[in-house]
Amino acid sequence: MRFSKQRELIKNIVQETNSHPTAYWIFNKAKKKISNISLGTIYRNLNKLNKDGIIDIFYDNNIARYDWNTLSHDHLKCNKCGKIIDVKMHTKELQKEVWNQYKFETENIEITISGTCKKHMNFKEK
Amino acid sequence: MRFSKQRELIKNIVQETNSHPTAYWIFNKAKKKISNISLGTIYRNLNKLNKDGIIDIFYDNNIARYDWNTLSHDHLKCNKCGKIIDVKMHTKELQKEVWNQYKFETENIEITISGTCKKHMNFKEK
DNA sequence: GTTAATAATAGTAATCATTACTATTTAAAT
DNA sequence: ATTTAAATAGTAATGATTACTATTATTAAC
Repeated sequence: MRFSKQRELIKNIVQETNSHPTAYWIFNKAKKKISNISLGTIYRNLNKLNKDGIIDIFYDNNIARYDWNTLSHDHLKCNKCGKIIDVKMHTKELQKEVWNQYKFETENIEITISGTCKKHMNFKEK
Repeated sequence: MRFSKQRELIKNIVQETNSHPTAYWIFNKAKKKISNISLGTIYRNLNKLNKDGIIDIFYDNNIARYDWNTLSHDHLKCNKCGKIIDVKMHTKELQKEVWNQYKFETENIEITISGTCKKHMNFKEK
């Protein structure tokens, strides 16, 4: 893969945030450095970086989010504030169970837990 | 909610398949009974049925799939054939763990496991 | 059973996320 | 420096979904 300053920038933007950004967020961030960068370039490079195992893609409902963390992990999503938090809830055990019960060969496991984060909980009692 | 034969048909189509259909699949199935039914009607009613807790929505990458099974469950998705199989891999324990570790109040848990189903595995040795 | 009110529909246009296309630019090998 | 092909910007196209609007159909009241 040939060097390009656009790809380098996009990689850095993804790697410097924990916010699980969308392509559009990355696009706006990138425009501050390369004002005429195009959205197609963002998508093309995000897909390329993903195929090379440099970043992760996952889907939050119907929209793609990008993640510097390429190790298998899980997500807590707060329905109040939309924040997505990285957690590690599953172990190798789960993969074994899936094999034993269903003879299914696991490639990827992702647990998505939606609910309310502690910041946005409504405490009924004082 | 007022009766409509379109909604009734859509509900029945979802409830009579295990294929986790997309809106478009349901649309084509529905056209066989009501030839001029419109795609907007499909979406409007799928969303309505979901809000009333009659059917489930989940996202397979960036596309919505509909499920008669409204009990919390998980999915195995074969990357070879695309088939999605309902499984139950998580227990109430996971919810407790999430609370204990992160003080996060769970509303919904979904585990998505992608890989290869036994039908489409390539056995290296005979 | 007729009437009135309004929810639901068909058909179409609009939106949003993403991909495809194309002429031009640019990295890098010779 | 020249050449070659990968990458880009800009734009058009696509696919999934939602919004809009005039018409139709369900249901409640008479």
